[in-house]
Amino acid sequence: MTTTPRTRLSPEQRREQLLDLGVRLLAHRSLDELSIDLLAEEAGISRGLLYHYFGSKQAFHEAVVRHAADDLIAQTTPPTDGEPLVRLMTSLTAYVDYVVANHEGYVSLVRAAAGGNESLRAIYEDARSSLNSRAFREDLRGEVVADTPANRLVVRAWSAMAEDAVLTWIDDPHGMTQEDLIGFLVASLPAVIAVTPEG
Amino acid sequence: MTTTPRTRLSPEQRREQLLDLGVRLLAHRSLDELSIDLLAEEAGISRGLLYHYFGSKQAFHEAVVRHAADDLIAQTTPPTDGEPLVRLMTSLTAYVDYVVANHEGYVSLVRAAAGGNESLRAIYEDARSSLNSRAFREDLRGEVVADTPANRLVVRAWSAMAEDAVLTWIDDPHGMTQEDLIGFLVASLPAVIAVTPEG
DNA sequence: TCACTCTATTGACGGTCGTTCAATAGCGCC
DNA sequence: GGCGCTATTGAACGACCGTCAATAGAGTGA
Repeated sequence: MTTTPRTRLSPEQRREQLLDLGVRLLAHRSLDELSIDLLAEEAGISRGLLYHYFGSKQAFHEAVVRHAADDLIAQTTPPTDGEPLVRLMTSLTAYVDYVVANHEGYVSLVRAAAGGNESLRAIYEDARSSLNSRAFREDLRGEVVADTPANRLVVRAWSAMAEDAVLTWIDDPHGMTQEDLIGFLVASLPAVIAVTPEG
Repeated sequence: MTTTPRTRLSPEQRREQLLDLGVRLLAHRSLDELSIDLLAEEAGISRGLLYHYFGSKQAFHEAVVRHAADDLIAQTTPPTDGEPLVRLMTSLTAYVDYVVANHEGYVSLVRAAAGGNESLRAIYEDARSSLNSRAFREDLRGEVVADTPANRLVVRAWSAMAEDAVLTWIDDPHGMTQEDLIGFLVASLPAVIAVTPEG
C-alpha cells in the first residue's frame, strides 16, 4: 500500500484532472459503473474532494458528459465554404473520423446520454443539435433543406439514422468502405427530405 | 401505519403481479430509480421476496424489460397479406398506435435498453429485429429491399430514424398529422434504399 | 374441526456506495 | 520562518443491494 501524501493543486488543475480522468474511465465503463469510489482511487484523492468540486455524483456525471461532448464539438470543426453537399460531406467525414478514433468513449457518451436523466440528455441534445446546425441551419438552409417544421423533425430523425449507421458500421462494416458509408449518409439526406410531407 | 398481513399467492400470480407493477412503475421512473425497496413497498411485500423470485436486481430489470418488449410485440400483430408497401404501412401504423397509447412506458423501455448493460440491450435488440423482420425479412425481401449486407445496415439505421421520428413527433407533431408521419416513414425506406451503395 | 406439511414470505444482518462536515495540512505571503 | 488561507481528508450517516435462517399461510387428510 503506497499511500501518496496529499498533493495540493490549484482548483483549475484539479478540476481538469478529474474531468479528463472521468472521460478516460468512461471509455471502458458505463456511467453508473463510474463510481465516486473508483474515480477517487484512480485519481489518488479522497471521495470528499470530488464533492468539494462537483457537489454530487449527478453533477459530476453531467460535467464529464459535457466535457466529452465539448471534445466532440471541438474536434469536428465545421467547413466554412464550398458547395452545400460538399460541406455536408466534410462535416460527416469529420464526425465519422471522430467516432472511429474515439469508439469506446463515443459509445459510452451516447449510452450515458440515452440512459441518463433530463440533464444528461439535454447536454447531449445540445451537442447533437450543434452538429446538426453546422451542417444545415447555417449552410444548407434554403438550398438543400427548406426550414420548415416538418423538415426539422426529418433532419433530426435523419441524424439519428446517421448515428446508428456509423455505430453499426464500426462494429461490422457490412462490406461497406468508409467512403460508401459517408456517400450513403450524404445522399440520404436529400432523399428523405424529398419524401417529407409539404411544410 | 397499516401493515397489511402477509398474503400468500401462487408463484405464477406473484411473478405476474411483480412484473406488471414493474412495467407500470417504469412508465414514470428511469430504470435505476426503480429500486427494490420502492417496488417491494408498492407491492406490499418484503425485499426478500423479490430476490426469491428474480435472484438479483439486474435479473429483475431484465424480466421487466422483456415483459414490456413482449407486450409491444404482442400488441403490434403483423399483417399477413397485401401489397408489400401496404403491409409496411399497416405494420408502422400499429407501431405508431402502440407508441402513442403507451408513451411513457415506451420511452422508459427505450431508455432502459439504451442505457443498460449488454443483456438489456440484447433484449431490446431482439424486439426491434423482430419488428423489423416482420416488415422486411419476410415481406419485402426481394421486392422492395434486396437482402444484401449493406441493405441490412441501412434498414437497421432506417428503423432508428423511424423510432426517433415517432418519439419526436409525439412530443411535438411539427404540424404533421399521423398520416403524414406514417407516409413519410413508408416512403423513406425505398428512398434510402435507393441511395445505398451497391451490395 | 384439527393437526400437519409444504413452501411462500418475512425480517434482520452485512456490505457497498453516495453524501456531509468538522478537522487537517500544504503552499504562498509577509 | 511563522502565519493564514483553503485545498484536502477521513470518519460518520443513510440508502440500497443481497443473503439466509426463521415464520406463517393454505391446502390435505383424518
